[in-house]
Amino acid sequence: MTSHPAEAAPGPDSPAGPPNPRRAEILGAAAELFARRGYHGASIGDLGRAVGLTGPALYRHFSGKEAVLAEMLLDISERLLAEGVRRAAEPDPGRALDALLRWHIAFALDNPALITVHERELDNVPEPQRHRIRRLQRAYLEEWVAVLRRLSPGLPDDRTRAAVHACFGLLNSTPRSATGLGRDAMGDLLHTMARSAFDGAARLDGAA
Amino acid sequence: MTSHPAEAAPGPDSPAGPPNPRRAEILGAAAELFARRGYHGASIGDLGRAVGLTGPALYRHFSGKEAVLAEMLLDISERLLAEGVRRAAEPDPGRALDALLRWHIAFALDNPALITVHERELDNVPEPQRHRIRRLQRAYLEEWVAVLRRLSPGLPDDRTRAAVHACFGLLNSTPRSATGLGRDAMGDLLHTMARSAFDGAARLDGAA
DNA sequence: TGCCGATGTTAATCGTCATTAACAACTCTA
DNA sequence: TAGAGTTGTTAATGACGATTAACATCGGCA
Repeated sequence: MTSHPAEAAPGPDSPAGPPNPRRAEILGAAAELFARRGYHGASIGDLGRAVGLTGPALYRHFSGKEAVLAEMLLDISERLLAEGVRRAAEPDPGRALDALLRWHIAFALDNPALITVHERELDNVPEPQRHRIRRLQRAYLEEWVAVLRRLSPGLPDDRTRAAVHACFGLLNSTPRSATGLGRDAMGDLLHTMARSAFDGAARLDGAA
Repeated sequence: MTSHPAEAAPGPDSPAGPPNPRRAEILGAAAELFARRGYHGASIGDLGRAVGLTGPALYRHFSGKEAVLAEMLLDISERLLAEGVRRAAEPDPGRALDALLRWHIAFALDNPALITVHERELDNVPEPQRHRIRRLQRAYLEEWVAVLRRLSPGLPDDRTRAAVHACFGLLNSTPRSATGLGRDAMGDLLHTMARSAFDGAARLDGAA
């Protein structure tokens, strides 16, 4: 230790400062690799190679492999929640639900890798940040639950929550169905199916 | 080599002979671990420990880690397809679809770990068997597509296929929604949502 | 022009992992 | 009861992987 200011900070992980293009490039490549091969299935060397670098170069931009995943999931969760809050604010619950559906579907269609990682890899994020991400994910889900509560007041909360989980499963299936359906056709299909699924769930409640 | 019969066959992988309880036990534990931590996230030592053994003991029952996964996926795919074929044979397409839904939902609720691994880990199976498993998975999906074709003849095939994928996403979300909903309530909810989603997709076709 | 921070590279380091070797205990049976 | 097959165990073995060290390059800039 040669009496430096504070911590040497080999790889700044804070998303402050100007938007470093290298960081974004690495995050994008990492998303693809983590989605395709899983967090443990993609090595630091793989990540570096994917952006034309060697493995260790990555440590100039991130403090480690876990930090890459953490920042990725944090960013996704924040984006989903921020826009989710906006859409859920629509007064009419039916329109709010459609707005949420459009948002989530657009995100999933445009970022299949991100959605996949977001859905699968939370457990590999180290503990300080895992809770933060989990909160954001939960908050996003609660936006949906709140809208559905307004739309179908009779439905008990635990069922509503389960229905939202199931809906996410439906919408997030996009990355795994590489059909020849165009983006818009797929989006419409998912929207209709999800909306119908919710309507069906609400009807079930009344029937029971 | 000490002039043995043929191949030493350290770990017989063929599912012939009497049903070895140890093999089944290992497969069960491996399913849990692969589902929770991913194929690469679970080590041979973990698998052994989960059944009260050391890592290398596993090689008395399987030729390697990949063989465990391969047998697991093969077994799941065969079970899903066999019963799927049976249910899809029902003459009335509406009843056939409900029968398929009941089957898949029961399987997913009873074997959340298996469904998760089946959905995620095919890429880690070595090539001789991967194709076989992929064929079984495809055949299972085609059973659903065939039933839906009978039920909604107007729907174009690519849309039907995409709808089935989406439905699987919905049904397979079960392992990730650990709500307090009882097994039956959850099953009913998933059934209703999935059925409504299909009905909505069929309606969408006519509207366009 | 000569130092500095930023960004990379290659060569350790150190742990983990899958797999194999060598060796023990148990069962069955000839 | 000795030998063979079955199942386990504890030491190698050999890769690979994450991280760090030591060393270059290069663009400002005082």
